[in-house]
Order: sequence, then structure tokens, then C-alpha cells
Amino acid sequence: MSSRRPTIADVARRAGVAPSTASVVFSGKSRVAPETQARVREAAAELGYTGPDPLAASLRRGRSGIVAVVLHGGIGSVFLDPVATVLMDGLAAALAPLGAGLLLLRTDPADAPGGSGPTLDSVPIDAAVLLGSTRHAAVDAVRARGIPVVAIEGEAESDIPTIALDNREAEREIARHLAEFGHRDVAIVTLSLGTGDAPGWIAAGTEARIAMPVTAERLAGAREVFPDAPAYAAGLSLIDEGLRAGRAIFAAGRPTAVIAQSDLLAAGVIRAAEEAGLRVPQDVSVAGFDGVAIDGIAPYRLTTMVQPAAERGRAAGDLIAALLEGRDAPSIRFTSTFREGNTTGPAPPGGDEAESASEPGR
Amino acid sequence: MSSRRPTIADVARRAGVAPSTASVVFSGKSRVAPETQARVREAAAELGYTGPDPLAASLRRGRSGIVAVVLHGGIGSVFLDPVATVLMDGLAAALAPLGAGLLLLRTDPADAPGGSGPTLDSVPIDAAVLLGSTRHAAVDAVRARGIPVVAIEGEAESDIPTIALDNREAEREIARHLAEFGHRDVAIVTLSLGTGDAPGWIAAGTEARIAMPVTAERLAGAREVFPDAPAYAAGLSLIDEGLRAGRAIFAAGRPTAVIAQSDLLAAGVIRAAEEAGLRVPQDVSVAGFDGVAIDGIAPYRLTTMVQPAAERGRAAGDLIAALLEGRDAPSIRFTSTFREGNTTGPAPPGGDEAESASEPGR
DNA sequence: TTGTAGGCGTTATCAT
DNA sequence: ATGATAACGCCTACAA
Repeated sequence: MSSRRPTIADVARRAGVAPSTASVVFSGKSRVAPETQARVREAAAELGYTGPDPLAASLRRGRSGIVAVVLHGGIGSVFLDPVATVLMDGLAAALAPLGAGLLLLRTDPADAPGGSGPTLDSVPIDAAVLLGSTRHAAVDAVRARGIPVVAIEGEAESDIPTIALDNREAEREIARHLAEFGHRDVAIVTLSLGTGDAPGWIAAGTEARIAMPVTAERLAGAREVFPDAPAYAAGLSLIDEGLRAGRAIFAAGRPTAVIAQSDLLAAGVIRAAEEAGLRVPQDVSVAGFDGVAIDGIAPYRLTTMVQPAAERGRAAGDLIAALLEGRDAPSIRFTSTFREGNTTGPAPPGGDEAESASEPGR
Repeated sequence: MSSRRPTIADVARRAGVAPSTASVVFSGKSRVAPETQARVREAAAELGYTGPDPLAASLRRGRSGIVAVVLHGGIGSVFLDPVATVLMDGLAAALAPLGAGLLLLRTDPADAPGGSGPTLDSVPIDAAVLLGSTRHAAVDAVRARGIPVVAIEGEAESDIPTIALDNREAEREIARHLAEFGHRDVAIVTLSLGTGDAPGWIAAGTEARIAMPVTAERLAGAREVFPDAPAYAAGLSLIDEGLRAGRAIFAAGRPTAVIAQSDLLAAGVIRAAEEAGLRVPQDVSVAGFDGVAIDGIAPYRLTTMVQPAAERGRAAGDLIAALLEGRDAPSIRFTSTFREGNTTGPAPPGGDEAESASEPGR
């Protein structure tokens, strides 16, 4: 018969009430006589009406109940990182009471013209969370529209409220831990530089061009303690990438300790050390960063800086909630805490030939 | 001054054109004189108008550009599984040309009354993808509204189009591979039962109650070859869970082969074997399932059934695209292919005491 | 090429 | 407790 889906107006008509009354029956916003209520529900059932259309309701309310999460790179590569995963869980938890869901968006929809993918400004969102860098063309447009935007790990200079981490201080702390153990000959494995360069040793000039804030900050922290340590940049935060980096490092020299910028990388470095016949921590100490649970690295317990990932996600959610209510909310900076595991120990005695791991790359 | 955001009508007025003209300038749906266009854009810039409101546009078009992905459990636990991750990537890729983004929704919004979380029927979506089970209250409501729903790994009996996998046949195939190698004494490690039970040996009666289709199907396939093999149910698909299961198995007996229902579980079983002083594959063979890249299990290459995870995700996306265009689209069943690695081999000779791994649990 | 008009389906407000 | 009305902001025939 009718090809059109029934609307709340149809239901109201059939039940013999006003549309506004029917609406209230579904939203529960105000009291309705039980009898009227029953009539409305009955009419709805007869018509096959399943409730207000979310799109129309959203327009009317001015809220879609959707928060965008802007990712760098594909879903696959982002969620391989347990930190991102935990962050998202925290975020989802904080947003759930708002009834808001998470919409995954990527920054670079291949720029193909003609609308290849969904974009920040083509999609009905109430707010956005930036996961990597805050530099993104559509961000300004979205903010201009009055939509709250929050960043996790963004550039410091931006005026976007940020859920930051004490990357530099934390990395310095763990570097000091190694220094106190007597380590002098240390190598560093960094996260992606974000420059598009392939993984490999970081040349002197490259260091200033690092595009990923996290990477740069953690490196700077380590550098405060070990200014001349050679650094190898990994591609992604993965065990296998750490393995590659570790192989390169142990092929080039015999540092007594390796500082990895993530626990996954550290796990890979440990593998590489084992491969090279080195015991951890007797022959070489390995330190990580993040402190999230890593599947499959038992029986090691990494010495690492534990960042409050879930709390950060939750904080982002709370911040959004605040902004959405019109309160204004400040950036927050979280602190990491040192956790000693069984992967670091005193520097082995002997072989004090300075800089045995020095600048191998070229 | 004005507190209200400018609308396209404001822009049109200021530019001295009709609203429809301004609209066309932004959508590019039809040619507009360059000069008019410039006037409109200028007016927009002056007013701080950043483009049509996606919500209003969506209502008008009847499309929100959002596809829901319904997950079982938190984001954290779902994305720990590389298969899910790859599936999602494929899905996102297939949906991008449609300009559709992925909205993450979980099945069990803690059931807290009063609307604790976003739900399938409270959110403006164009379609939905069910990731785990298809049994979900809101699904019917959504389908009643005419919204396409597609399942990945759903119950067979449902009338929802499904992207299926030959779980049973595939697992039978790999079991046969082991049988041909002479293995008779085999243990099985299954994925979650979905019953809420804690990990542990599967009692005879439990087997019929398995709620996760994948688990039941793969188990059935293995059972065709090894009807009496003891089976241990893991909680999640994780290396550490496989390790736990493996420990339990090797503590209880000395099977010559272990069939794990996922590669992650297999990786854990291998660890457990190493712990127990068993060499893989000389002393014990280990077979997996999925064939996705697993971070950190080098140098092993698992013998496994490779499922086309990315293709499945893409197929789900294509299916949705078809349904959205009104074409109707059939369920698809994908086939897994056997891949021999270095973790399975001939059953070791000797010790033929039948069923050395038999029913240890109780 | 540009303008006019009507409606997409709701819900908030105000009156009754 | 219920009803009438007016937006929410846009888009698309259709007419000029």
C-alpha cells in the first residue's frame, strides 16, 4: 500500500492525538495519561512505526550524538597500538553517558576529488577528537562552526584544548634510571618521525624535522641524559619493528642499554637481543614506554614509564562533555610514573671503549 | 552580535542571490556563473559560513553518511584481534567511495536505564554491520525502518545477509593435515564460547551450548577428524590466553599436536610448548587459524588456514552499497586456504599410549 | 542561469 | 494533560 514509512504524524492521527503528544510519548519528556499513551503505542504498532527518525530528531535538537575520532592512517595501523585502543575505550566510556558514539575518520581520504571519503565537515558530528597531529585542514572549518574539538597528543602551540602527556620529563626520568645503573653507551629506538622517511638511523639533520610531537618530545627527554646516543626511527609501534631496529642496533655495536619509545618496540628489541645472544638485562638493559599490557611478552616485565592511557581517554571525553554544555574546559597534562620491571639492570662491567654503538648508519 | 550561526539563507541574502543558488554553489550540482559564485563565496567568508550543516543536509537527503559497526564488548577487546582490525580496514575501504564513515557501537551499553549509551536506534545511520552475533534487540527495529543490516559471522538461521566463512570445512581440512602426518593424540584450543564461562576445559555437556557460531563451527570441523580430542576454551583470542591454555594442556598430557582456533592462540600454545621443553614441530605440532600477520611471533611461520579477512570486510561494504542502492544482495560465503608453515610436522614416533591427553579437567 | 515554494520528520514553546 | 504552531537548515523540482 503506502510506500512511505509512517511518521510520528501518521501515528498521532491514527491515535487521535496531536503530533506533539505522540512525540512526548516516545521521548518521555513529560507526563502523558496512561490511556493516551497506550493508544499511541498501539497506533504505532499497527503502523509499524518504530520510533522517531534519529536524523530528524537530531536536526531538531541540534545534536547528532556522534563524536568523531580523527585518526592518522588506517584503522588497521592505529588499532594495532594498544595505547590507542585503551585511549579509545576510555573515551567511549566517558562519552557513553552522553549517549554519544564514536565515528572513525581518517585524515587523508586519499584527497581524491569528488568526495572519496567521509570528511570532518561532511558528517553530522557534535564534537571531534584529534588523535595524532592537530594540523588538519578541516579542523578549522569545524571549529568555526562552533563544534568542540579536543586533541590527544597535539602540537603545543595550537589553541585546541589538549590532553597532553609529560613525554619529555618521563623519558628523561627513565633515561636517568639507566644512567644511575651506570649505563653510558645507550641506543634509542624512536616512534615514527612522521616525515614519511623509511625506518632507519636518524641523521643529525633529520632530528629537527620530526613531525610527530610524541616522538620529538620523548627523544628530547632522552637526549637530556644521553646527548649523543644514536637513534633509530621505527616505522610503526610494533614488536616486529622493534625487532628490526634492535637487529640494526646490535649489528652496529654493543650498547649496554636501549631506550625504546614504546613498549612494543622494547619487546622487539628484547627479541633482537636474544637473537644476538645477549641476555636481558645482564648484557643489555631495555626500557620501554607506555605501560600498557602487551600480549605475548611474558615472562618479561618491562621497565617502563606508565602513562595513564585510559584516564586520558576519559579526560578527553569529559572535556568534550564540558564543552558541549557550554562550560569551557582547560587543557590537561597527565603524568607518567616509573615502573621497574626485570628488563633493566646495572651496566655490565668491562669494555669501556667509549661510544661503541656510535653513529653507524653511514 | 548575532548569536545564531549563519545559514545558507543568510549567505544568499547577503550575496543577493536566491538560497537555491547559494546551495548549488556549495554542492556543485549544477553550473553557476563564475561571478555569482564568487559573490556567494565572498558573502560566506564575510559571514563565517563554513558550508551546509551536515545534519540538515542529511535530513533533506535522507542519508547521514554513517554506517554503524556493532561490536561485542569494548573497543579494546575487539581490536586486540588483528582479524577484526583487518576486517574493519576492508570495510572502511569499501565504504569510503560512498562517503560513509564507521560509527562504533557496542551491544551492551551496560543496560543502565535512562539511556546510558548510544544505541542502534537512537543514532542516525544509513546501515549497520553486525560483527559478532546477530541477535540483538535493536536490530529488528532498525531493519523495520528499512535500514540495511549485514552480518559478519552471524547465526546461520537469521535472514540477515551474511558474510560467512567456511569455518567448519576449513578446520576439518587442517585437522586432516595433522591426521595425515600421523597425529592421533590431539588437543584443541577454542575461541571464547560466548557463554560467559571462565576459560577452561570444555565439559561434554557444555559443547552443545556454545553461543559463538565461529567457535562452534570450527570445533565441529575438528571433531569430524578427531571426535574425542579434549578441548580447552580460551577467553579471548590472545597470545597470553593461548599460553594459559597451552600450559593447561601440557600439564595434563603430551598430545602430539594442538589445533588452535586462532593464530594468536596458536602463538601462545607454542610459547607454552617451549616452556614445557617441547620443540615445535618436532615434539608437538601446532596449527592456527586466520592467517593474518601476527606481530612478534617471528621466526615461526604458523601452519594455518588463511581466511580472506580484508576481502570479507570489503564484501560487507559492497553489500551495503548494493542494499543502499536498492539492489538486493545475497549472502556470501568465503573460503579459507591452507598454508603450511613450520609449526606442524610428522607425529613423533614412540609413546602410543592411546589418549595420553585425554579428558583431564575433572 | 536563477528564483520560488514546499517539505524532509521532529520537537520546543506556548497556550488551552 | 493535550493541542496548535513554528521552526531546525537544507535541497530539489519546477517555473521563469
